[in-house]
Amino acid sequence: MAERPRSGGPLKATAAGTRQPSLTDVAGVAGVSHMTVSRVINGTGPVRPETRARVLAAIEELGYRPNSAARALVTGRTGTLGVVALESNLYGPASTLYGIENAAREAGYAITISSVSRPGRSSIADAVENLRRQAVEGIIVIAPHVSAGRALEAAPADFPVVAVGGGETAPVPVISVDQRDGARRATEHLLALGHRTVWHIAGPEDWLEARDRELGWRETLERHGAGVPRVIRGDWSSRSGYEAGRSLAKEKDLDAVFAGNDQMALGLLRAFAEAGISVPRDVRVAGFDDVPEAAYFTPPLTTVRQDFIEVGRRTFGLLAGRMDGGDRHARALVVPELIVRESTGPR
Amino acid sequence: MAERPRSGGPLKATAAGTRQPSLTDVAGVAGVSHMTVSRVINGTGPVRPETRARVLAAIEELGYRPNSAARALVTGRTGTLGVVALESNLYGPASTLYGIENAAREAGYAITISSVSRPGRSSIADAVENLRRQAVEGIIVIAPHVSAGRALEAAPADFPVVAVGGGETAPVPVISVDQRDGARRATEHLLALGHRTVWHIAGPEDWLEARDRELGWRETLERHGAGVPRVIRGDWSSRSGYEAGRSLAKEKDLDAVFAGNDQMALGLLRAFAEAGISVPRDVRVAGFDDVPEAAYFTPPLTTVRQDFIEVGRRTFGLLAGRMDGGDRHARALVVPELIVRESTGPR
DNA sequence: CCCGTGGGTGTTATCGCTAACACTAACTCC
DNA sequence: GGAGTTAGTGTTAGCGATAACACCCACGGG
Repeated sequence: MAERPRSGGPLKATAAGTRQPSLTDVAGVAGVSHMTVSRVINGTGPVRPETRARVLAAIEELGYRPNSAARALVTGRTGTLGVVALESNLYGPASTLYGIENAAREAGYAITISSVSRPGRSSIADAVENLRRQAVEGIIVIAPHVSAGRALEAAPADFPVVAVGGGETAPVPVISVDQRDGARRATEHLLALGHRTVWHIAGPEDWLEARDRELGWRETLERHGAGVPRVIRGDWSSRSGYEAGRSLAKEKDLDAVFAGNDQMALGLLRAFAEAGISVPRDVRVAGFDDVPEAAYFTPPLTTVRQDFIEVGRRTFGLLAGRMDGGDRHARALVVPELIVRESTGPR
Repeated sequence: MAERPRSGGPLKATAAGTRQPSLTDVAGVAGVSHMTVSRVINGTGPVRPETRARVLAAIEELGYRPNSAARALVTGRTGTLGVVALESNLYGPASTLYGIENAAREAGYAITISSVSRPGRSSIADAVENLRRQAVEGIIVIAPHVSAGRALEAAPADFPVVAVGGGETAPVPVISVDQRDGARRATEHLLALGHRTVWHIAGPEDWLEARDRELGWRETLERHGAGVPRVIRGDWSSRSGYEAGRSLAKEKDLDAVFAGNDQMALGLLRAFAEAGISVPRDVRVAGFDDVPEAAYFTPPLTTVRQDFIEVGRRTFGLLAGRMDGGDRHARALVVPELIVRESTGPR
């Protein structure tokens, strides 16, 4: 048996009490220097095929796995990116996360997440600091809040941070879905059906997406010379949509409602059903997001589709560009698509 | 200005081109040795309050951040756990992930995720290997598939891996929700309403949860001497529930249906609505999961609630125990709860 | 008064890896 | 045939932290 050049003995003990093999251990078994092993592993520098084979066999035999900490220490690269995610099951953020993870993995990066239950300036700053202590090479902030934007305004210039869906005024690259345009599409669609105006259930005031959707809705009404009803505000949940629906059900001139997201639209549909209001016969309803269930609501929901996987992919791309020294003011916009279903169908 | 003892110069360059300060840099500024700085940071060993203050000031001044790679190299601990997650927006897995992340963060661990788009023996093994290369200290596999269980059978004994919701025969600690019991509750509830039998829309055959729910349903029917209708199989999606509903709508003796999850129940409700079947008047329907929207379906859905945040928390606990040398065969079971709503209400 | 003890601090070795360079042998080129 | 090249390999010096031990000093007890 090859002898270990090191003093050996169980130092870094795993549960089983044995030290993980190191480059030097592999080198000993293969009868080469540790540098040759390193070259085989990283494909740097030339190695004779027969030497390589011996090294690979030794690696296999010992079950060698490179020590990423040692590698990171010397190269200064950890191969890890951080994602600050909102701790919620909202369809959008969760999908975006997977899009990012996918793109990152393909590019050889791992993803560390740090979740934030209630977004705020300091909680996001904490999460970012938390990730930086993990020595991530770059950070993506998925926290589409106004407060997130404010937190990002203090983003360090010498560290790559990008934002998705928020922080439009912050000095970081931002990728977002064109919420205003999506809202415009939904609203115009409803107006085109002949309704005098369109009501809106907005999302929480501190969400940029909510603001932009509301803005797009309002602009469109104004451009078409339609009256702008008072805004009803929800919190994205079906429950809040339901409550909005109960209050809307009392309005007499109710023709069309554009809900800020699909969950609220669902609550709305529920409230209308209970109030004996038929959709689309009495009132037409549209949502936003196109969650996979939207096609099976009662009735199937007209909504605005956002391609979150694409958003995730492009977010990673933006971060990669920024890590390469790219512009801090890069912007990317994903255009949403209107999906028409029965909730705005013929009467 | 204090002089850097090191040769200095920009080595590990950030985007701005400056080297991150090291312990030695801080020591130079504070006029102490690097060891004293280390002691201040880690709270190991005694330090005079006045020295500590100088060190803290230097840390602040330089914006020093400990190098986690160097620390990991020498301590052998990375403070990171890996989670193998299914790349899906299914409500359960996503919620579980947040529960885990929360508990882990409180315990001082970071979470690295590796997602798997289509679970299978090798893809899970790949993800695990991927995480081990990241030097995580333990791994949680959220992949409630039969194949995941098989992948875990090869789990190394000397490395802490725990599974959530699957791999019951594997030599790893497992935490799961008692699916059979949940299915029993739903089925008994429907039977108690006086129906001769209950139909079932099962989830995909390779999901353990689907198997267990089906088993719980079947057992309950048999125990009550009810006939067992043929099983209709979906894929958890609303679309598949819809298709199941279309085929079920043709059955003449249809009284009650227990859907394998809430999404499929939604599709089912949709198909019944289209077929002119009224729920609960003509048919009663129950689901599984209690997604936040279930209360706003048309009609509101009776379903079985799983506390996924709790599952996440307990999963972390199980991993922590295992990393402490705990048993490989630990098991934990979370009991679900039946939530009764209108879909099984009075006629 | 000397020794032991513990507070407070510094020195040195080491973790496992890659970068940089050194070296040998064979081969090409004029 | 001497001077590059290039393939193939080894040696050495760090990366930035903690561990282990050494050291000095003040203080208390016998």
